Amino acid sequence: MSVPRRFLAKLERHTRLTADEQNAVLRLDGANDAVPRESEFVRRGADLNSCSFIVSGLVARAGYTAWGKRQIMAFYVPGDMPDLHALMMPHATASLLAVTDASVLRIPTAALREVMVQYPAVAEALWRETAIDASIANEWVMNIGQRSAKERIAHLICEMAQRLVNSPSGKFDFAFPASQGDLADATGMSPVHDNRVLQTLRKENVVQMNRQKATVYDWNTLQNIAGFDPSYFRPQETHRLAAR
Amino acid sequence: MSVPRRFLAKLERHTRLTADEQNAVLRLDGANDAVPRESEFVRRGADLNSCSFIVSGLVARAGYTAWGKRQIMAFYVPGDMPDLHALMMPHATASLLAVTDASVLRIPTAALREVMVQYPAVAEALWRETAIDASIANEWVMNIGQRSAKERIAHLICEMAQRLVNSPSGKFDFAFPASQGDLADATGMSPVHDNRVLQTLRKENVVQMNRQKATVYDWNTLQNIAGFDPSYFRPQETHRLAAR
DNA sequence: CGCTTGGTTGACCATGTTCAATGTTAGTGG
DNA sequence: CCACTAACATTGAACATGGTCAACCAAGCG
Repeated sequence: MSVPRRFLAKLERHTRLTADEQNAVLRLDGANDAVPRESEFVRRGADLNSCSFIVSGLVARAGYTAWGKRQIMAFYVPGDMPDLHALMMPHATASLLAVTDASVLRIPTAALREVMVQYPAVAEALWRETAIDASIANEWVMNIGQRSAKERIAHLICEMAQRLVNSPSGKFDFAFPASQGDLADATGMSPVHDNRVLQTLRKENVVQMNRQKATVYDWNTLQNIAGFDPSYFRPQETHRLAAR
Repeated sequence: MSVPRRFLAKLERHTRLTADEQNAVLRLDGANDAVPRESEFVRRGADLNSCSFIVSGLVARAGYTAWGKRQIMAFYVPGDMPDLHALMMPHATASLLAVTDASVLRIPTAALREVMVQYPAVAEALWRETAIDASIANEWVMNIGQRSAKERIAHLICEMAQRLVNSPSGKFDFAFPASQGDLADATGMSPVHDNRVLQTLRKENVVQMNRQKATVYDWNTLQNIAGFDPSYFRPQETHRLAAR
């Protein structure tokens, strides 16, 4: 089984591909790495000659200040390619680390670039993926810069729910195996305060989290608390780049 | 004078282009808009059919929370194209606003896409520009999430210095006509506290700012305060996408 | 000269941090 | 099955950073 079928589905959410183009994507393959939790499989400063495809597990993009404080800048779930931008900037400016044990497919950049040259529409789809990623990063700047602790946590949960659940509404749950410490690093707050905010959200019967999953009890209220507007990672199909 | 010559220079910092490709870029043109200060010339939610090229003035990408709080997510200076990502996501997820009176060239996306189809290397260069932009956004997440007020301000000034000055060192100044309120919105803090931090940086003879420019008195100390590492927006040339 | 924009100040207050201790849970070897 | 351990969650108390409010100042410009 060629693994990136799930990735193709992701691309097709925003870019229609012909059968040839789809096959070219499906032929992509690479080395399958088992990554133990907490280990960094891409380090800031490394020169990458492959892009990672998440087969299973939860992965985070993280950076460290000069004083060693960690900031998580994005979470990635199975089906995501967290370092597609390496196609354009092979020198990694952030690290990728496994939040849980993870399985990662390393696809050589050379193979990706070959497909991009032959099928410009595939290049466009990949570029669009990186644009969505950038759009999410912008929303994180907003989140950390302008929202209160409670809003921040709620917003992060909303984002993950929107990405992982088909049409979230009412009560549902989804896999989000991050520790409270991880959440704290993602929202720019201390683990202690993070814990207290989660407690109030739990007591208000809005959402509950543990190391396995998040259980949303009231999607509407959660969105209202967060001031969540999902439009930022719903790209619209544009015109295809016509073949020459 | 076709305006984007400065943009070409920017592209060539990371991607070598043939004479034909350069000419194709230089032929790009569009309507020249005079944008008065404080006005939003791209609004979140708008559907864009052009990309903006900054001819003069200081421009910011900004977003607003559901409660109307503004976060500035990036600054753009003459020679930048702040909404290149519209090529892939024509639905704007953030606003662009003029911090000072500005002059903006609106290049139709259709014209850009034509050049991209004909010259894949140009497409690659543009993609690389958006990747650098994303990398800067990530650094802003780090900045706001993990650094103290003083570190944040220092870091922002370091970033702008690095982008605007050839080889910063010792004492120098550069145009950075943002108000203290703008800086506050960019660093996620209140104007009052921002003012106090600027005062201490001034009293320590590190850096001084007014509505026209920033004057760095001691680049080394400023970098040390910020924990600044410029590698994040220095892309390295990679292989060119070979012609088919 | 008066208006407007932006910078500065002080006093008080709120949000979130730090430190240090204690619970809780799941996994591991005996 | 139990003791032991490690990782994570929870708690309280003291504290710090930065926010809010409200007033005042300074410069530029018609």
